[in-house]
Amino acid sequence: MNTESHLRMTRQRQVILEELRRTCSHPGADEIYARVRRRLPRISLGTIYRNLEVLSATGEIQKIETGGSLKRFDGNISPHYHIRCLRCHKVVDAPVEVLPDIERLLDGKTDFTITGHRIEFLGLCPKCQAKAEAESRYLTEM
Amino acid sequence: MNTESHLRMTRQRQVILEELRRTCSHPGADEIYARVRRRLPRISLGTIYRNLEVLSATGEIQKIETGGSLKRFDGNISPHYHIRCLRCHKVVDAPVEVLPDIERLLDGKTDFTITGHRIEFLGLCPKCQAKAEAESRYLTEM
DNA sequence: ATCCATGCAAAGCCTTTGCACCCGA
DNA sequence: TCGGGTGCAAAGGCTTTGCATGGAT
Repeated sequence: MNTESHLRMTRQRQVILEELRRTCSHPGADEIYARVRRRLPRISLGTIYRNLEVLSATGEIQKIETGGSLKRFDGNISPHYHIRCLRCHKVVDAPVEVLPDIERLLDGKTDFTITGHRIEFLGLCPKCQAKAEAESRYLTEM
Repeated sequence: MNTESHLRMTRQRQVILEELRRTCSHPGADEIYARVRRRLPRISLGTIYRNLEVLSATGEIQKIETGGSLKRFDGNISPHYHIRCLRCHKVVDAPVEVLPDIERLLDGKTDFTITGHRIEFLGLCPKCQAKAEAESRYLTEM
């Protein structure tokens, strides 16, 4: 994070990074904890949080500040958008090209210095969609 | 929220709604609490949270699930985007038209049922921009 | 040897919830 | 009246932090 950082690549940090790159499920700290613990049973949750912070500060992973209260992390640092299920809060990558020019829409219209943007599509994942339909059928029958 | 809801407009709910519509600062529950308390000193934080939930469920206000851990609320329910300061977490409305067609980019490309989207521009507000410049000057001088 | 990182546990922040009483429709 | 709403306080979920010890460079 600093100009001259003296970060160490500890085993814990290494494994967290590996596990994060090995999944595409955009896990929260708790899930990362569970995964990493299979390989490093003595690791602590605090270490998970501290490293997620460090790794996202150095740009090795991406912090997805999505809607829900849970912070999620992504081992894929290439710019991309997400789709979030409004019901189960699952997050998947959006199969859409990024829109680099979108930030120009703000040119001369704000006194903020714009450095980036995020797009999140909202909807229902297939499973939740099915559940929602079942429920509405149930309601109409009554 | 339900098909047949029997919601009451209590004084508390009324005042929360009014205060939310009177500001454009996208306040969190704590700030709303402070504002409302000036008019209803005996109101409880729990009531604030419960009503923010009810009001956003009925669509009378908007819950802004922005990056930070704090949930923010917006009395302006017309669709619009936001700009968030990465440093002080302030949120302002983005002076940009909404892009209704953007969701079509996903047509046939996902098995999610898309119902909406959010765009959040990220950057630095003028104040934080100034601070950041001062800091970088300080660092280069060394 | 240095000093960043870890494990553990306590504390913190924001939010939700149980319960008895209250009040709007 | 009566079922939703309120105040209060306790509990909850997730995250951060203090401290002594450990380990990467």
